[in-house]
Amino acid sequence: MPELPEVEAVCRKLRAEALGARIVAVKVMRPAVAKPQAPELIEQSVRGRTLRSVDRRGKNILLRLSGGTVLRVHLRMTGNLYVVPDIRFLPSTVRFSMELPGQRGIVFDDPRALGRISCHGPGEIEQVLEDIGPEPLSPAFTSQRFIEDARQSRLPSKLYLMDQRKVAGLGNIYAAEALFQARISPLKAMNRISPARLRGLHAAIIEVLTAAVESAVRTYSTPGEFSEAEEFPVAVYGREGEGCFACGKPVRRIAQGGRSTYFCPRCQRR
DNA sequence: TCGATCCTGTAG
DNA sequence: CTACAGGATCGA
Repeated sequence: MPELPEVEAVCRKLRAEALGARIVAVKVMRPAVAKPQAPELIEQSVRGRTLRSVDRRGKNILLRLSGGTVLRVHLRMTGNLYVVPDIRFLPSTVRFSMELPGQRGIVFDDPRALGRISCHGPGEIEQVLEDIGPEPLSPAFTSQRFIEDARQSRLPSKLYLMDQRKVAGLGNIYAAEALFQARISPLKAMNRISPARLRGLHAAIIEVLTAAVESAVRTYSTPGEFSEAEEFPVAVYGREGEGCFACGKPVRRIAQGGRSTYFCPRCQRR
């Protein structure tokens, strides 16, 4: 269940293990994950190519292949992308697989099958990603730009942070954590937050994500499933009813945009 | 802009 | 059984 830090960890591991490998066979077990593209299109454009590089844009994983083809993988809620030593034995939750030499394989494993893959020709991928906001861990993500953009929106801060067009890669956990660290209510409209607090939020986003990437990379470099929620020091997420680490008041859970938002009603006032 | 929807698993 | 899950898109 990945946000930017977990997706980043997946990318790094993939780079370490599969860069330069030739993809000798491709199989789409669940055609829905390729929608609206045909499984045959994916199989045809990926088979026989070499994995040249692995990039991340927000929560999108970009597998750049020889010949300029780009395979985009989005893990959504429960997806995972990893290398297996023997492609003959796969969990039933694998929706897409690419066989490498020596029986190894790269697999897209997704129990809920909400994740998506898509194939793009050279120069096509930019268009697909054009609506995604700035990378929060890149120099392009300046506090000036963040504050300027924030002024344009009346969205509640939590929904704003989760909007991939505004900032790339934040999800339900780290949006909540950044808001807690910046002491901003998740309900407060972005354009009504003071520049000083926005500067604090900008810094909090970078801090939280940087720490979470480290944690995710560490956790994910050992075999097994994701478990960053246990590793990363969560202040509010999933802690409904438990005491706030700063003031002791019970953390509250509310619904925003159909998702749960956790926050401290005292530390994060409107 | 909001709710329904896509899927499956797990916890209560 | 119901509620909920670290996401995003679509139609009303």
